[in-house]
Amino acid sequence: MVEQQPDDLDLDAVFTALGHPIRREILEQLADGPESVGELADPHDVTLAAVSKHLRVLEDAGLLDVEEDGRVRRCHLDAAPLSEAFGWLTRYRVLWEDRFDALADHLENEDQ
Amino acid sequence: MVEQQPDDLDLDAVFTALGHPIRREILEQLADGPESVGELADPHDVTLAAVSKHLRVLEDAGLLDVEEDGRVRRCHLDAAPLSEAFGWLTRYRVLWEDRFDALADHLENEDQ
DNA sequence: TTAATATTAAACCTATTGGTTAAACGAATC
DNA sequence: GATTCGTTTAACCAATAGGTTTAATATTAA
Repeated sequence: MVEQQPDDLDLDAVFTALGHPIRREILEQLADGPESVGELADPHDVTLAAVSKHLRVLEDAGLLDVEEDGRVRRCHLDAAPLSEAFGWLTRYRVLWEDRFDALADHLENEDQ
Repeated sequence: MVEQQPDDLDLDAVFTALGHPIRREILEQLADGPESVGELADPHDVTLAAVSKHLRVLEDAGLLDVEEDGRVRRCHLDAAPLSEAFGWLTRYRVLWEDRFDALADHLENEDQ
């Protein structure tokens, strides 16, 4: 029987959040430090409203902390939920390392 | 500027595939060895047709190899695309593992 | 040859996603 | 007090997702 994990909902939200390129790019932006909504939206070729929606998705996944600062909403990355996703993937790591040793090594070394 | 990765499409497909609990459960089933579509569908509380659609999503993400065996389609897990997802997450690992290390890492890479 | 089996495809439905534009709203500035 | 600024909300739209039921297909068994 297939087992249901207790934090399945988190994983749904986190993996789904990671499934859109703009949201991954936003996380990359935030890895360099907090940014306002406007700063986050700037490099993307969609409206501010669209980015605002993406931020909501990231917030619901627990990946985003928002610090209210007057009329500015300053967004901080909360990487903790990523560790759950990482943990899930880790259980499969041996499966691709066995068969694709070279690739796995490559990915590891690439990460300086 | 936010950079577009060359395998972004793969990452979209892989993370999106992982975003549904039934699809993650199917991958867990396959981690124990190949199974037919019917065997995969059995423990899930949706129709066979629904599972068939989930399998298509996994196949499109490159996570599934199908071996035709008469009228049976035997599904094998191909974990390789998971390593890409793992690789993406790995770049954020320091952010949840150790905030001081994260800061140091950031400062180091800032110069180049 | 007929019937059962394994699976997909088609048609359909509802809800969600990802985008838009325009309006709203609170905070800051003039 | 009026206006600008940063951001969200509302209303809308087309496309996709995730499910169903029923029909179709191909293979195996009777």
